[in-house]
Amino acid sequence: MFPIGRLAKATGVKVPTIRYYEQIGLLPEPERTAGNQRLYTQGTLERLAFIRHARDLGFPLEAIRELLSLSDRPGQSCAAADEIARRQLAVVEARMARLAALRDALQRMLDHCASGTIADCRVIEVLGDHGLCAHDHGAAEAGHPA
Amino acid sequence: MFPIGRLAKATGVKVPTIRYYEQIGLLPEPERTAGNQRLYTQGTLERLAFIRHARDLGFPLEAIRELLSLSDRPGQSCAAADEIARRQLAVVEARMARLAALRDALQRMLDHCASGTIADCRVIEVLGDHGLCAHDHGAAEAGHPA
DNA sequence: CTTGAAGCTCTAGTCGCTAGAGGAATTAGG
DNA sequence: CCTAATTCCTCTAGCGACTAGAGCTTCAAG
Repeated sequence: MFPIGRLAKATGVKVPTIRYYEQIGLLPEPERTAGNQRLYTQGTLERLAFIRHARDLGFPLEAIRELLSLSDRPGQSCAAADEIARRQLAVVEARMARLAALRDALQRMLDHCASGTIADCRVIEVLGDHGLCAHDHGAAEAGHPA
Repeated sequence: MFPIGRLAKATGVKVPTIRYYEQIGLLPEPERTAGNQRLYTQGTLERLAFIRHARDLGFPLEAIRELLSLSDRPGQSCAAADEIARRQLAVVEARMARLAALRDALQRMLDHCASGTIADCRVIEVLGDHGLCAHDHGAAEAGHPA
């Protein structure tokens, strides 16, 4: 039985994130000390490590919720878990393809940059002119910092 | 002079998004009709097309804001714009490397899936066991739907 | 002149956290 | 046993980049 800080250190998940996971029901409400502080067990540590690994692999929390509920019923078929992982793989591959296109477009912009004034700047030019870009009208692969 | 719907159709940017861009100062406040409806010019259309292209290339709005302010001063050096694009390229490449690692980990999980019961499921197993994963402790490349 | 599409403002929700305020509890050292 | 430092608590608000919906007004076509 250890407090939240030790759990955080052991799993590499930050303290507020652990509380957030509890709030959204990914982690069970733990026991408390007389002074209302959370006390965790080894079981919860393992559950959180599972979540952490899955997050590292890019699974959204909803998929992790599903995987956890599967792993709580160990006698059943593996097919559902397999399917979730397969879907995640597809997501990752799609995102990679999209990024490869972006990288190439950026590289082309930079390759041809005259390093002169803004008026001749390929970067600005490509972004401003409809005809010069690769013109992929899928969803933007943007946002979301490291 | 045309209304917001036509601007949306012409650029492929949704109507609420256009209003949002105005709200955060990426687009200027347009003229209005007597009945308070927005009226846009060709200039704004081009500005919005620029934003759209840059978003498609994954530039965050703050970088776009900077690029726009650069392109408003066409006599200056291209170096700053070049630098922004270079940074974006680095971001994209880092993200790709991260995704490649995820893809490989997912692929390995699936390759070895016994297709049996949950108890033997490689997917669950890998996520639960610290020792089995590739153990890259960078930030998660997660979230963010298409 | 009526109807239906398109416009308006405003608020709240999405995802997965992160940051901060303002306080209470625990723990290590003296 | 007491103090000081650290950790913990709850709560609210914010990030980026939108998206959705309520409830209303204005415009264009027939």
